[in-house]
This record gives sequence, structure tokens and C-alpha cells, in this order.
Amino acid sequence: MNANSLTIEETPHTVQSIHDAILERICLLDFHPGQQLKEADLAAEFGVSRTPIRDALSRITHLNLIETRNGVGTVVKELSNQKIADVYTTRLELAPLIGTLSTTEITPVHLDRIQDLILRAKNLEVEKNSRSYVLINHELHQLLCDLISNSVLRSFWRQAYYQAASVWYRIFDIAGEDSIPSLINELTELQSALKNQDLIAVGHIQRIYIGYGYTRIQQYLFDNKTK
Amino acid sequence: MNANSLTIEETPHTVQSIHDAILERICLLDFHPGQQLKEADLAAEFGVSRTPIRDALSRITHLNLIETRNGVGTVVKELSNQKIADVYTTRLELAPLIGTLSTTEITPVHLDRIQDLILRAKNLEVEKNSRSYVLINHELHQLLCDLISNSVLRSFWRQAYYQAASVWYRIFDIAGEDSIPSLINELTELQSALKNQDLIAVGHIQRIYIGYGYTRIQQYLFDNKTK
DNA sequence: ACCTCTCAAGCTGTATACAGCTGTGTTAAT
DNA sequence: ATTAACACAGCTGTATACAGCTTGAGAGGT
Repeated sequence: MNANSLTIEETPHTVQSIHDAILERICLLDFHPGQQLKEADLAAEFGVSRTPIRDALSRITHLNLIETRNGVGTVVKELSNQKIADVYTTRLELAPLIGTLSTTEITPVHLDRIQDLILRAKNLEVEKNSRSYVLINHELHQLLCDLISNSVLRSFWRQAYYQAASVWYRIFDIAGEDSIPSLINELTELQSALKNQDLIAVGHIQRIYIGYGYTRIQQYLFDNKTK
Repeated sequence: MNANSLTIEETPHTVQSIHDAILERICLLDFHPGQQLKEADLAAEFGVSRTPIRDALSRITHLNLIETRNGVGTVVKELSNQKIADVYTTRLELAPLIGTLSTTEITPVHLDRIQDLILRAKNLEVEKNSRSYVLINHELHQLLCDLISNSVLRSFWRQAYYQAASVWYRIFDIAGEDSIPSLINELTELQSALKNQDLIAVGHIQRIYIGYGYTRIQQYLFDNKTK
């Protein structure tokens, strides 16, 4: 009943925050492939005009996750099997570079963060929750980005992650049982590597688990489509 | 004096064409580092409103080549030595992937294009021309992109190229004598590899000559700044 | 029943007006 | 002479109105 708490302005939305919000929704499948995104609706929701919405969408376009056609609208792209393969083969190659191109020192803060993620991942086995799974992966991704000292590689790693994420997360709903122990193992191995200040190992671990993820995608997406 | 030829509308500028034009100017150093780009001026020049200009600039921003600050303006970024190093080390790693991730078949058209580039490069020795040098490299880059079948790698290769180009081309004005024979050798070796349908070799050749280019940058940019 | 044409609804693309921010130069007080 | 405050010029950021494109529904002819 406090009028102030109702009318209080949340942090004003910047183009960047809108960009991040939309991107996260695409990853979380709140915006599913094929769905139409109307600039006017998003503008109303975020409480801004179409201008900043258009700006945010324009930046997402180059990630190849949405497509805007004049007179029609903006739709979330359905990635072709070929594109998915392209994203994954590239990620497989980029992963080892995390180790070879990075010189970041691992601090206790990093170790705390991965420890937290491990606990949350183990909790996933009890309470199987799609959103939690995605958020844990998001934060793991953020942690890894913080370890990549090469700014260009970091940018590419981010881009490839977001292109893969929406596909990859769709698998969880189908094969969550496989995904959760795999995530826990990945986190545990990463923890060991971080404790040893071994970024080379971090890169290889990433490479391995991206491979596992890609295998699951091939099993559950590609095979189902061809049968 | 033909009124038609004066009033004839050139192809109407799209956001993409404006984006490409501005990006090329940055690479060609028509827009030099530190220079301020005013949206209103660009809008007047391209005969459009600020809206599409802003859209184009927004897309270039993520290449880390320009920076826009509210109330101040948009300036062409001066890449720090660290950023330059990041771009080059990443390009060195990406180059071999051209070969390992590509399955494109080389056609006579490709061979014609590289033959043309070789001739034009040899002509550079007679008429040393900075713009021609840049344009030859641009077209070589385009040719290589056409050979990369992995769409994600192609995107990253492009991005890294544009980030490197403006720095790299600046060297030509200082050390054109070194750059021209190096370019001719690179083109000739690429021609041989293409004739053999050897994309793996193409990747390694790129890797080698990017290394040469980086060495020149270190000599002429980094050394000069520290002495 | 079917095909075609037309038109209108609804979206994105663009132009324009205005709000807000920043740096600079000027002015006044000390 | 120096410094601090202030106002203004000029830029980007946002809102809004309008133009242009695309699609689908419906009317009308066959």
C-alpha cells in the first residue's frame, strides 16, 4: 500500500540492459525460435520508445539469433543444423585458446564462485529446474570470460556462447538427466584446474564438455529430425 | 550538362551500405584515430537522417573501432598496443582454422581472382599507391572469406580483419617498401595452394603472413613509441 | 467452388523535434 | 591575477509522427 514502492522507478533501462534482457530471454527460450518480436510491444513493456528497442535488436541481429524484415517483423531465428554445427565446431577450436592466450591469475574470488556453482548444480539433482540450469551455465560462462585476458578472444567466445546457448538449453528439457551430472563433473574438473592455476587445463576441459554437449545435441536434435 | 546525370539518384543508401562505407573509411584512414564523427555531418553527406547513421555506427561500435559518448560525440578509437596484440594473436590462431574447418571447392573463378590480384600487386611496385594496396588486401580478404565454409568462423575472421586493418594499413605509409614484396609473395603462395585445392595450406600461409605483418607493426609502432 | 484482384491492417524504416548531457568560454567575486 | 560558478553551444539519446513495405482477408468475377 506504500505508494512509493509502487511508483518507484526501477533502474532506467539503457540500450545495453535491454539488449541483455532480450538476449537472455532468447537463451531461456522465453522467446522461442519462430516467435515474432514486435518493437511496439517490447517498447511498452520496457517503458521506452521504439528507438532504444530497435537499437538493441539491431545489435542482436549480428549474432544471427534474430532476423528483421521490413513490413513483416522481427522473428527469433531457427538455427539450421548446419549453423549449429558451425557454431559448435568453432567453439571446439576456440576452447583450447582460452588457456594458451590467457595470463589471468586465479584468485580466491574465482574459487568461491565455482564452489558456489557446484553447490547449486548439485541442488539441481534434487530440484530439476530448467531456469536454474541455464543460470548456472550463464554464470559459469561469465566466470570463464573473466579468465580470458585476450579481449578479442573473449568477444568471440561470448558470441559463440550466445549462439549455442539457445539450442543447447533446449536439450535440457528433453535430456535433463544426462545434462546435470555432466555439468557437475565439468564444474568439479574446472575447480581442480583453477586450484592449480592451470588455465591450459581449463581450456581443454571446456573443449571436452562442449564436445559432450554437441554429442547430445546431435542425438536429440539431428537424429530425431531425420528419423 | 545532362540534367539527368546530375539529378540521377544513386542507389539509395541502406543502413548496410552506410555501415560498409564508414568501416572502409576507417580502414583507409580517411577517418583517422581520434577523429570525431558527427552524426549530423554524416547524415547530410549520405543524404539521410541521423536515424540510419546512428544504426550503422551502433553496429560498428561492437567492433571496438569507434566509441560514442553522450553529449560528446563519436570518435574513432586509438587502439592500445595491448588491443593490437590481442587482435593479432587471435588472428594467428584463427588462420589455420580456415583450412581445417573449410570444405569449399576451389573453382576457376577463384583462380582468376587471385591472378588479377597478383597483377595489380606487381603494379604497386611501379606505382606505389596506398589506396590500391588497401583495396587489394580488401579483395584478398573477400576471396578468403568466400573460401571459409564455416559461417561462424567467417564472421570472426571478418571481425578480426577489420580490427586489424586500420592499424596494419597505417604501416604501409611508413614501410611500403617492405609491404609490397611481402604481399606479392603471399598472393603467389596462395595461388599455388589454391591450384592444388589445398585449403590447409591456405590457412598456414595466412598464419605466416599475418605473423610477418605483426612483426612489422611491432617494429614500426611499438618500438617507435618506446624509444 | 475457385481463382484473382484489391484493399486495409500492421509491421518496420525514416525523418524530425525535443530532452539531456558535456565541455568550454566567460564573467564575476576574491 | 586567480579561481569558481555559470551559461551557452553542440553533441548524442529519446520520443513521436509519418512513409513504405508485406501479408492476409474478403469481395467479385468466372
